[in-house]
Amino acid sequence: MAAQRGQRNGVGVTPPAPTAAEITTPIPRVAEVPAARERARAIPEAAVARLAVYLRVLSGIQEQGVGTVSSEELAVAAGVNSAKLRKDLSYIGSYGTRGVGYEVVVLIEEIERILGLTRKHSVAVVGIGNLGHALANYGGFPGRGFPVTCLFDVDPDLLGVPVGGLPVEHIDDIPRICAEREVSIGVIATPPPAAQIVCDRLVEAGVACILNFAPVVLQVPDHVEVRKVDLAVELQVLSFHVARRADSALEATRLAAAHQHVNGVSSTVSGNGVNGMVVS
Amino acid sequence: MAAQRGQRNGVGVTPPAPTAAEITTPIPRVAEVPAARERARAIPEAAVARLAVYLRVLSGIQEQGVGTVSSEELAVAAGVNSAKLRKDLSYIGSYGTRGVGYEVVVLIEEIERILGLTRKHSVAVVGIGNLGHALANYGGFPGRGFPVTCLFDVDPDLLGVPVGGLPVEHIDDIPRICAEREVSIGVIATPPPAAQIVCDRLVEAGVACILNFAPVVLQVPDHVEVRKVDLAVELQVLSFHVARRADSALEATRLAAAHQHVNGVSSTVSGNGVNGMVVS
DNA sequence: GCCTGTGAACGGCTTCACAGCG
DNA sequence: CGCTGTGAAGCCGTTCACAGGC
Repeated sequence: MAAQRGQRNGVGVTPPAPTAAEITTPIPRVAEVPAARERARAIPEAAVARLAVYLRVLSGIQEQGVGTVSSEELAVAAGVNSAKLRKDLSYIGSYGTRGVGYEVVVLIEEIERILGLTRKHSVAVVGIGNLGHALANYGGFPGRGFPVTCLFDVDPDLLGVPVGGLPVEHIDDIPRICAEREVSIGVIATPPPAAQIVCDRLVEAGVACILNFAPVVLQVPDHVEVRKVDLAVELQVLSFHVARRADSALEATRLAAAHQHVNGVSSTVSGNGVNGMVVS
Repeated sequence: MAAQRGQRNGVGVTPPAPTAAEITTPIPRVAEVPAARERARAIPEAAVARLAVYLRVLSGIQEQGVGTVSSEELAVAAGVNSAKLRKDLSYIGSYGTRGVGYEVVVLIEEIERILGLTRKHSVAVVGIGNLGHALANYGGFPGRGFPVTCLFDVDPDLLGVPVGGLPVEHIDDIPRICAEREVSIGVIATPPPAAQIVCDRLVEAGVACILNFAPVVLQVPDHVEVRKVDLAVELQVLSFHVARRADSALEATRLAAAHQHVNGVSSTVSGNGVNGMVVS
């Protein structure tokens, strides 16, 4: 999840007064901030993430030589329903043709524009361990547009060694090098203890967007955007579902026993015979 | 019930998976399903992910020898506000003491129980490229409880070669081996084209939870839970924020010019100075 | 007095359903 | 007639604020 700071996306120019949840002070509930001053630009974060997915799907479609898609087709390919997809697209404008669909090329262009993919975003990877290596070797990162321009670590054995074509530099040089190369996105792949320190240096260097792979909750100033990828959390959420599944399997058995019959639900061993449907 | 793939923002967005059966079938929109039959067990997915974070923070606190924490303390350390934290904890029961706080040990136990961390979850990693290597070498995965028990790939040069202590097996053996070793979580780290195929085999083997690193929207039956980690999407969302920031910077300039003055809001990028007292 | 636990208010994302246009 | 675009309704998670126990 991410975006720790609740703050809605609004990169509000002014530091949103309320801020500081401070310490549960009762606070007299200040008047009402009219807000909504936002220049219409209010795309929900969830929609932004999906736009990136649509973009990828569209690229695939384009490569197949298809020129037009309907919201339904695109939606299925992207794994969402068409209403949501249309709503998402409506946030960026009206580029479809009623009765026909969307021109693939046009959509791709517009989404890229909104996502800011027309500029290059220089990326710095910090922490060249297993994961860092993997990231550095992606070379150019997903679909280009995100060139990795510097690598950092502290391990003396790594310093100067080229990984994926780039030499590893010392994290003490983060401020200087990142500023020089105008890094706009910092990727943290260090061990937990180093993450906050590295983060601080990146921020110091003017990096305002951070992708954090370290299992740590980073503290950053308001203007910095952090997204995190937390393997442990992902696994634990899945674990939760496994447990849940086991529970409902029991319950299902109980129910089945109670109802006595139930049609042909074969209860093959491995089978999680369930086979849902159910829908609540 | 079918856990619905909520769409959690950040990382783990779970794709809706349109199941074959589905596909545009008009479906008569049956009356109203009373739903809510659920055995009270209705923890929002977002809360589950946060519980995993609390758990990690609690471990850290425990190691420091602290025995009790207040919701405020825990909340700050976890980067959320205390109200949300208390609400989250309330989903799993009432284990706090009014006027005092929570006993660290108790909370850890309860969260682990809810997340199903009391059992071991055998993990299979498919696709032993850069990322797969990194994953395999995590050895035991985050905080143990998630032992990696098999590795798969198709590359002849890799087959049989031990990575992180385990031999790489051919993906054709996924069904057999995964069933044998009772794999409950499959991790897909293959190139995009192979992802769906691999996914199908995992499902065939009875794996009901999948963590997908491939930039592809997987189609799975309803009973399978998929979480995805999509690097490209993460970067593009950050890119969006960079662009946004640039826009509002312009606007800010404009506004500043208009308003002529504006107090001390230093606009220096590096400026930070802050020192994040935690995310509001 | 302090902190937890929680009903209720709130806000934002999703879904619906239909008007509008090719 | 088909499909887009969108106001409105619905739903769900977050935030509030306070009752309740220590």
